Amino acid sequence: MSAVVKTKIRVILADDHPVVRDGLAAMVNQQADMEVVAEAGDGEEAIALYEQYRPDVMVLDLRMPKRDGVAVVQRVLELHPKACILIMTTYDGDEDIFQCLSQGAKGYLLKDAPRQEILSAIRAVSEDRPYTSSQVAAKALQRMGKPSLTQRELDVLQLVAEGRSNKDIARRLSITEGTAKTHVKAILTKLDAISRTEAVAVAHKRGLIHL
Amino acid sequence: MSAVVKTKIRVILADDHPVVRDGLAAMVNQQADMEVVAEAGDGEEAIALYEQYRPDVMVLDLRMPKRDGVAVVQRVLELHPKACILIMTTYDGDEDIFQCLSQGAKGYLLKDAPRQEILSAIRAVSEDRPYTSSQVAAKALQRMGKPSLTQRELDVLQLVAEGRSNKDIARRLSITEGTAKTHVKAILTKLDAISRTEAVAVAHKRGLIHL
DNA sequence: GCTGCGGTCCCCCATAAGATAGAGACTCGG
DNA sequence: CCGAGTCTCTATCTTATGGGGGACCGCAGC
Repeated sequence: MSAVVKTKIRVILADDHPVVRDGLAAMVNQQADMEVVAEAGDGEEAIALYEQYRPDVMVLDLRMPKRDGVAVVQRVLELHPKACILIMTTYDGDEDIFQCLSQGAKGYLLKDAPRQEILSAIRAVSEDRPYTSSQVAAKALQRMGKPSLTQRELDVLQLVAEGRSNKDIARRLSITEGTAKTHVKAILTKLDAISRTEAVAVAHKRGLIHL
Repeated sequence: MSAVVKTKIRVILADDHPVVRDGLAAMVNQQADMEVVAEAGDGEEAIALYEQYRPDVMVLDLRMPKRDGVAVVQRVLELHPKACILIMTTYDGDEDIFQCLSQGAKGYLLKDAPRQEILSAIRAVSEDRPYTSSQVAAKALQRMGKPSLTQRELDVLQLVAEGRSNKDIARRLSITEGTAKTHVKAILTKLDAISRTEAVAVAHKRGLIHL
C-alpha cells in the first residue's frame, strides 16, 4: 500500500440490474489496477454520479429506467468531451451500436463477453483507446450505407409497431391519412420491407425501435 | 468450520452472461448458508450439470443458447420431479411466467430484483416453498382466463411476426391462403387485436413470441 | 439567388388483409 | 357413440395497404 501502487483506474458502473452490477464490481475490484468508485441504477443517477466522481471509465448499460444509455452518452460527452464510456449491453442492433459509437462512446461490448474481454476493454478505454469486439464492429459496418430515417419517420414507425392503422396514425400525429401513407411508404423503402409488419421486424432487429 | 455449520444450500447457476453468473456467485457465496457448486452457460450444460451435482436449487435464466429456459425446466423436472428451480430473467411476459410456473418451477424473479429478494427467493425455493414476487404473480394472474393459441396458430403467428404475407405463410405451411387467413383471424380474435401488426405487438408483450 | 431535404398534401390503382359464414375430416375424452 | 376442439377448405364482400406518380411550402447551406 505505498509507492508501488500506481493510481487505479476509477470505474463507475451503470446498470439497472443489481446482479450485473455485483458481477462487474466483483470482477473489477479483484484487479490490482482498477476499482469501482460508484454504481448507478438508472440513467439520471449515472449522469449525476459521473459529475460527482469524474471517473476514468464509465461502464454503461443501454436499457435503463429514466434515461436510456444513448441519452446518457450524449449528455455526459456534452459536459465532458473527454469522458471514456464503455457500453456493455445485450443489444446488438446496428442502430444502437452506430448511435453510441458515432456519439463518442469509446467502446461497445455485449454482455455475453467473457471476463477477460470485459477487463481488457475497460483498460483500453481508460487509456483512450477505442475497444469494439469484432462482431460488434461488423454490425457497425453493416449500418454504413443504409439510409437513416428522419425523426418524423421514426415517430410513424413507432406507431406502426404498436399496430396502429394509417388512419389512426394520422389522427395521433394530426396529419392527413395520405401523409401518414407517404411516411409509411418511405419507411418501407428505407428498410427494404414490403409490408408494415415486415418493417417492424426489420426495425426491431436493427434496434431502430424497442418494443 | 465444524459442528455449527449446517449443510449449505447447494446452488447451480445457469445464465449465458458470465457477468451475471459472477454477480450471483458473489452474492451467494457471501452467504453462510449457501454455496454455488456449478455454473452453466447454456441450456444443455444446465441439464448435464444438474444431473451431475443434484443441487438443492437451480437458478435459471430463460433466454439461453442451445435450449431455452422453459425446455430446461421441463426436462429437469421430468427427470427429477422434486427439483427446485428458480427462474431469474428479464422477461416479464405473462406467457413465459405461466409456462414456467405451470410446468413446476418453484419461483420466478426478474433480474432487476434487489439482492435481498434474490437471496430470500433462493432460501424459500430450497425449502420447497414457492416464491414469486408480487408483480410477477400479478402477471401470471393476467394470463388466467386469456385464451391460449393452438400450436398451428403459434406457427402462423411466428411467420406473421416475421412480416410474411398470408400467401407466403400458406406456401410455407403447405396450406391454402384461405386457411392461413382463418388462422390469422383466430389469432386476431384471441389476442384481441385489430390488425396483424397489433397482434405481433401484443404477442411480443405477452411473451408468446420472441423476436 | 438556387438547390436539396423534409414535411405535408393529392391522385389512381392493384393487391392484401380482414370480416363473415358455412362445412368436411380428424382426434380425444366423456 | 357423440360432442368439442382443431385443422382444413370454400366463397363473398369491404376496407386497408402498398406502389407509382406529382406538387407545394419552409428552411438551411452553397
